Amino acid sequence: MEKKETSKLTIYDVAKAAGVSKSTVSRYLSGRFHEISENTKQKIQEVIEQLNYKPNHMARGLKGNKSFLIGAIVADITNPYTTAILRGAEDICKENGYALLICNSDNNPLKEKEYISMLQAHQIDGLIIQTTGGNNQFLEELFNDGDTPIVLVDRKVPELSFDIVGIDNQQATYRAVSYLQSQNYERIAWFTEPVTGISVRKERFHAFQEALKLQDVNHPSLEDTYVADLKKDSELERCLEDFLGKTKHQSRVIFGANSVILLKIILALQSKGIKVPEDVSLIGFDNPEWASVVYSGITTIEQPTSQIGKSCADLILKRINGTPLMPQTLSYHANLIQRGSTPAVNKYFNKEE
Amino acid sequence: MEKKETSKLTIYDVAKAAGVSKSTVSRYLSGRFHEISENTKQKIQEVIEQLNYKPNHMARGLKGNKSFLIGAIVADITNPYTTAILRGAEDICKENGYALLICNSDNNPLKEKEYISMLQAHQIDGLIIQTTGGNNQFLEELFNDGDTPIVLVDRKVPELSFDIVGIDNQQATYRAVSYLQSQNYERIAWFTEPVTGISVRKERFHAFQEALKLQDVNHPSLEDTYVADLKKDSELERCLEDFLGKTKHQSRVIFGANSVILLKIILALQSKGIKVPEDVSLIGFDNPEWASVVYSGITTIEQPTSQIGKSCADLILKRINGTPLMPQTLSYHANLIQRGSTPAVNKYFNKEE
DNA sequence: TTGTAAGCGTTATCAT
DNA sequence: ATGATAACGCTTACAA
Repeated sequence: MEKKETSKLTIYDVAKAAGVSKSTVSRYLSGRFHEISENTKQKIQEVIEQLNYKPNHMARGLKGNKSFLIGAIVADITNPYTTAILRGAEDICKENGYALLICNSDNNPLKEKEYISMLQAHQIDGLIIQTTGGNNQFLEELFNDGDTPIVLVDRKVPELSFDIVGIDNQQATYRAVSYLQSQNYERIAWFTEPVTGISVRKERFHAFQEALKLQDVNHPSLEDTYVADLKKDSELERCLEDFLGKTKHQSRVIFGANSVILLKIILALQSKGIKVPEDVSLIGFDNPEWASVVYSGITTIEQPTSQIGKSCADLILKRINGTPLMPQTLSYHANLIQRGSTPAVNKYFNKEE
Repeated sequence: MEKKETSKLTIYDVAKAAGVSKSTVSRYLSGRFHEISENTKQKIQEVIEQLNYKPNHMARGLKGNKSFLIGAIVADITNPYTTAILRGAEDICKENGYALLICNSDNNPLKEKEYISMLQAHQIDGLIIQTTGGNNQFLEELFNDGDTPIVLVDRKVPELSFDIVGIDNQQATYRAVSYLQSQNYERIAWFTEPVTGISVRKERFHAFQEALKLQDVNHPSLEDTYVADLKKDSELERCLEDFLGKTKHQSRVIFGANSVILLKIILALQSKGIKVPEDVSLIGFDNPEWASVVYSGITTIEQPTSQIGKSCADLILKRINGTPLMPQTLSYHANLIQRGSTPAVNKYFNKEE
């Protein structure tokens, strides 16, 4: 009996309190002030303020077919690279009154699919997705049937005509390889997680191989590419042993295809007591916060993550607002940050045990 | 003319195609299978499958007063500690059909307030918040008027009776200090960001001071506490200089009150060429992924982040489902991970320049 | 077991 | 300048 009735405040309550009709309040809410008198405007404003009334997004959305929700499906929200992007996107969304529904696919196409469905049910107005590549069909459906703009971050899917925002992986990889060669390394090893259709990994992997081929006969062996599934226990260790074993007397550098594998490499090297850069040099993609602080700094390829996120949100919002725009790919240039992990080696270097 | 009409699929389309009424389809959707015949159930299932129909959450929510949305306001989505928690929460939410609306307050009460309003408008069914502490009034309103369950993560607000999930900061700090003393350090310096009402910082700060007082007369000076605003350029540097300057001949350790300041400390030490642990030892809260890899490893206090996130979500969901539950505080115990940055020092240590 | 109809909180169309 | 009223897609009494 005494329980305070917590019945939700509606536009009707405001109307009643202000002595006008729902329609008038609605006009106020939609900012169509020229359709109402200054007096009633004031009155409504007061009442809203006093009652602390907040329009119901669901009702609004139902009517107007708009949720003010933008979905974001990422592979791993725990990855600093990812969160930096989300941060950028979030800022822009907030400025424009949109909220971000963030989902974690875990690189699992099944989970990704479930999230696509869920977001669809939530009537998202747009989707930013770092896709596993395993749900192209569903994405197309969402895009066509649902009329929902989609932008792919980071990972491209050539078959789809969605907007794409990321970096130019080829350029970045070439740049890094050429830098390493200018430092006179004899052997460059590429360490990557399984490529399995993930475009970034593919692009970087191929770019690496191409970059080597472009060089003269002295170029490092193409066998210096290692695919390690980090979920399998000692796979990475075996790769490291193989590479380090067969290059004992050469100047050598390990190239980590992203910051996740880079960290694992470092852990493995440390547990083996292998020194960087004395025993082996190191370079990696992404520029995690710790890169400057491990060893004498690790040379990395930095992406403009925040800008990538902002651009994603910008694109989505433009499309939502109906700005006419050709489908487009936005590739930012990455930036090589030289640090202590890749010192120049003497051209006639010959390592003694 | 040729343009495919992308009119949204509704429950009515399904009903028509299945030759039944909306209500029957609705029954199917709500899983009330005992109220419909096996035949129609099959039929509806087929149609839904074939049409790829997804019920509209906004319409459902409008009627049922439920959004299946849970808000999460965090201070910094870029902080690994935070994302680990979100990850845990997200898993649980997903399992239960809820989506997470993640917002970044940037430790700014104003932004926080805006997000609270926004989430309120979105009719969230629950809120997980790492609060700045500056919007208690609005949180109470949301809780009372909106009938929305709230759980505070990480940061407590004693005035509010919301559920709280975090770690026992006092216990963790005591444990760490006593460990440092057992390693025979003469001076322990506390480095924190401005405390400004953020409970975690307050708790740890006080616990540190208390822990020292508990010790005998030999305890380190209470002046070894430094508050550095990381936004101000050289403030941290000055603190470091002060501490290192006045303890030149003593065994000493720096205690970073969280992983953000810990990283900044490391950067500053490196730029000054100060060695860890040779010149100064180091310990810090949180256990970022890089802690094991910097220097010979950094001693840290690890929190069960994923579990914290899961517990938040669990609590919120229970409250949403009306499970009767006393307001409660869940404090997990943190775990001290000893690494190379805090070696034991000889009791009669006397440092020579 | 199934259908009819009212209603959730808005916006938009049409009167006035 | 303002007010009725229908509609958005769904759920839920209530009827049949």
